[in-house]
Amino acid sequence: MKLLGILDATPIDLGYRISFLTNFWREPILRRMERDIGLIRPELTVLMCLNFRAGLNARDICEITEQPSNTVSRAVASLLDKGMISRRHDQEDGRRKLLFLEPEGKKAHDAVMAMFKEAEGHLTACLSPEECDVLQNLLDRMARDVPRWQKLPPYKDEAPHG
Amino acid sequence: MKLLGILDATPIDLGYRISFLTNFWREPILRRMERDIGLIRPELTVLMCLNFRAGLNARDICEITEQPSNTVSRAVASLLDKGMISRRHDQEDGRRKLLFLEPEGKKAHDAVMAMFKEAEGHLTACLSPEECDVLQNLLDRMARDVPRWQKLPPYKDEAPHG
DNA sequence: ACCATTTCGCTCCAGACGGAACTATATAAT
DNA sequence: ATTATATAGTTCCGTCTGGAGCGAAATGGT
Repeated sequence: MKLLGILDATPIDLGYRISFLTNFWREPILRRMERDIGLIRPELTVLMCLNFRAGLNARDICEITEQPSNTVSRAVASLLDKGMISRRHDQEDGRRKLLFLEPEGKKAHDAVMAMFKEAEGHLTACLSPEECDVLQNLLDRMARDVPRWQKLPPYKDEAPHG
Repeated sequence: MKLLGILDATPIDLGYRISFLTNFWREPILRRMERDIGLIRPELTVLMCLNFRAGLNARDICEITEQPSNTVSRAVASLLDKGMISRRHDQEDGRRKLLFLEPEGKKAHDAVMAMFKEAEGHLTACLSPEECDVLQNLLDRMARDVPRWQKLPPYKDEAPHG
């Protein structure tokens, strides 16, 4: 008996399936990443942000990823220790420390992304190319709609009047 | 700047969007559940399993959810302590302890499901009913295909020959 | 009957995580 | 100039989590 049986029973049709797929698609890769490459999730998050845009500071990464600052701080310290990123002070604001991806970090990032890419191939193998396009369009619209409802219940309580 | 910017840059189009939606749809609800109802994730998992089928034992729940046995064991102990589930020995196998949902547990389960249902409304608000149907069909096929690739790389290394 | 093996559930331990408090720097108000 | 406030980043502390290993109970072989 497997978790799949619950798919037919849940009243949360779409959300449950999306969570289910994340559980089985992403989480095992993250555990493997930790075991084989020695990176934990917040470290990967930092690498992905810096791969996307160089020269971010820790606060930027907190806002981008909505992670707490201590988690990002620990990840940055660990990546610096491993030589995967570098850091220099911002001349315009002495509090800020700008972060940059180093070759070793880029290499680790790309290795993890290759695992995810291979895994994504499995995930979509049961779909036709046209279905993949349809799915991506729908998911993309849903993703871009997230900020609209993040401040509504049940995520946040009713805003005070006025 | 938000995580959304990375959506355009990632080569993992579908997987990234699915993970992204899970992050912002499910995780805040789980944190709120912990804060308001006092349940943590493995406890909810156990409640969901027992709501799906009464009389499972801890090992069944491990296999259904693919969680480690210590995590399930702790969740069961905590739920027993809270009076949300009950337990009796299996007469046919003295090692097994069969688990049952109690009214208090059903109540907590339903309260959490109501939060998820409300949140799912936000998630799908940008889709037409027809698009929801299409999406559910695609996600359902992907979910049911998971067992096929769970034993392939990069999830498991190449099986030994023979 | 006896012993080896398997299975169920639990505990120990180390690591990861988030909330809150803290230090250091920058900005605003008077 | 001085003081209050805000922001960047770190550290402390308690909790959650998974891996490994444990004892108890069942099963299989001889």
